[in-house]
Amino acid sequence: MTNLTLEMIAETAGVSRSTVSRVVNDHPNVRPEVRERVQKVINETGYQPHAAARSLASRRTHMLGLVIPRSVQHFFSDPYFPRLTQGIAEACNAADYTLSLFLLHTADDEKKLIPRISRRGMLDGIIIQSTHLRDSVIPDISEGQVPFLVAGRPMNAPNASFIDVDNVSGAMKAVQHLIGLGRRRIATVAGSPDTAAGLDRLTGYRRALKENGLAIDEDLITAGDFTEPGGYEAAGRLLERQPDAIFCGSDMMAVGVLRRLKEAGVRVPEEISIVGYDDLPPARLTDPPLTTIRQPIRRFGVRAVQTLTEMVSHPNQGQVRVILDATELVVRGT
Amino acid sequence: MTNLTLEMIAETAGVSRSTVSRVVNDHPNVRPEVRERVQKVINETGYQPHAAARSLASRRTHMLGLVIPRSVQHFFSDPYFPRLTQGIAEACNAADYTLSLFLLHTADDEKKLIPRISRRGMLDGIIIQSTHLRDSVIPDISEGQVPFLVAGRPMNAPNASFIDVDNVSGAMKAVQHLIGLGRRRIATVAGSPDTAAGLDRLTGYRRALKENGLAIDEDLITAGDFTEPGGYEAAGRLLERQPDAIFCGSDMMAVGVLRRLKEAGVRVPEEISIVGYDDLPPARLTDPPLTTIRQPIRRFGVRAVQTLTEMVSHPNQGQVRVILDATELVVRGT
DNA sequence: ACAATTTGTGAGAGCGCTCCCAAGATAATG
DNA sequence: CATTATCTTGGGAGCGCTCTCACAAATTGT
Repeated sequence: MTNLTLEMIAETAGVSRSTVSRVVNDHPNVRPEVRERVQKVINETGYQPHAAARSLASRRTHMLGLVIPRSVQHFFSDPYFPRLTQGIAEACNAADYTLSLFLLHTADDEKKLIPRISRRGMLDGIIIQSTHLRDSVIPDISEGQVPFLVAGRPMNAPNASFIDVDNVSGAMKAVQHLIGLGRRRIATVAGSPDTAAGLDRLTGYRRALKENGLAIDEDLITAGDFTEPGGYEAAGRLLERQPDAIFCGSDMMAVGVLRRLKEAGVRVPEEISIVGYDDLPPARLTDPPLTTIRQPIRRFGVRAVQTLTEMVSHPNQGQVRVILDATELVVRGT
Repeated sequence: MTNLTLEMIAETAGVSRSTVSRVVNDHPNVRPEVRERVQKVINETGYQPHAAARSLASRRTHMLGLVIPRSVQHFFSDPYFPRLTQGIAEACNAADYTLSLFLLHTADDEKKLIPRISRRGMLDGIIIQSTHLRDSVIPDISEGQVPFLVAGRPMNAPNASFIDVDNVSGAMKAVQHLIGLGRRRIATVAGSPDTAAGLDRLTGYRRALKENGLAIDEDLITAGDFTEPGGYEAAGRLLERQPDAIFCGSDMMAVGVLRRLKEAGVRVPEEISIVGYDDLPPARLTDPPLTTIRQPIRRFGVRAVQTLTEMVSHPNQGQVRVILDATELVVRGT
């Protein structure tokens, strides 16, 4: 009962292994009545093709890997990653791929896992979350022969295929909103300067000021590390420079900024306007609720999977770059 | 260059396929000098065994699946699941297993994915997040022949192996703390009554009251659904009954309760004390920071993987039950 | 009507590995 | 030194599937 094979189905259906295989894989060249007869046997027995055998013969595993490098320390404290994971998982389901998750916590993990990740016959393709400049996960994985796509512009692998959202234009929307509010001393708590997202959002901040004829005051630019405590500290530094608005490179940092401002007795948005970035669940729960830039994280995940599966079926296309411009200002209370 | 096989390594090392296999798998019976010679060829060529071929021959994939049923709607809005995922991923890394993630969003997903999940030759074992009473994912998966372990006591599969934390004793700790504070009208916002966690924590609440000689007032018992808005609403219902303390079945609900109390102008903890459950990151960010019950989610994940791999290597052990009693009261500001 | 296609089916040859077994080499024993 | 036990190595037989190819059957064309 337990170990059904193609051959056994073939025998009880009175056809050959090949024909059963055709039925299972929806190959057109099977006589309808034969197909039906075989299908019946399959249903009755509950036959399921053996995944490993199939992979070995077809050289396809129908599995995708999602790699979150260790340098993304704030993995699950920042809701961004779960959200991304969700989008990617959803897209995998839809595309009939199985998703494997690789959370690289420690340096040991990386040493141990990277060879396993790029092992042949395990993954059809890999999505790697982009990371710090000095992180070597992306270069390491690119040594393997499995096609991969970086989520977020990679800092240290300029030739790698990647997909990203347009962080520059998103940041510009945020700053333009603040300018439209009449703010003139607009500060920013930028993300880590060694990440593409941090850098690009800062670029957007600068560009928006410039395009609106405002001077850029380097004293109003400070960096957090995308975390809540990072935002809290940055706000402390910024307070004495008396900005009338702060653009934060992530919602988590904005939450920290709000906490610091509340402690200092600064009223938001009366004295200082705040705009975050990401539109994650915590943004709704702040007091007042956070005005922010929404990223289409889910769609991002879906697009990533589409792009990668495309690369899998048509290799050697050279570098693929996809940039989504789909950010959106969400005006709430700050 | 690209498609190295055991055979090719064997040839260039001047040994047989079998010997190379022994070297790769650390089989003891290989002469040291031969082992070294083979290892050298392996290193130079960057040979990696082909995962699918190995799985087919050995009948082991070294892959575990984590299934989050659709009825866990609040998947990534509740940080609990990411945390659990992280713990499990970590444990998988340590145990040399690859983790596959199955997020079942829709009924379609379930229909499509469950056969794939329980397909032979793909997963060595499965961890399923426990869910609602009426959910059929666990029974469905148990039809397959892949060993599985339910994370959280399963409501509708009494014979399934599972691992759980002791929610009853955890809830008792919370309520005892409130009693120790001198509170007497202790209300509870219970979790969904069709989940084991919700039920068990409510049981703990009742038992703690009883053991301390306090009457149970059914009017002080209300249910949320583990979400922030659920807590917000429940608090509204509770307000008129004038409790002096509220035990919440999850941190997310406690966050909602706090929001509602703040709106009503009720001072916490002066007028009403609050205790949450889970000790997730948001618990620290509330104002005042939330007193809560910490669950060893990470350790829970680790234990789950250990238990499952044990089941994989020793099948037919009958039902396995593991209950961790490792909850801990974390006193903060509420 | 018969040749030229098109379609349906089966057999064979792997995919790259593990695992068992047999045989030769070596070591331990009386 | 013969004899038995142990190590080391290679070869064979699959694991359960896909895929190409050859051939039979059905369809089409002239």
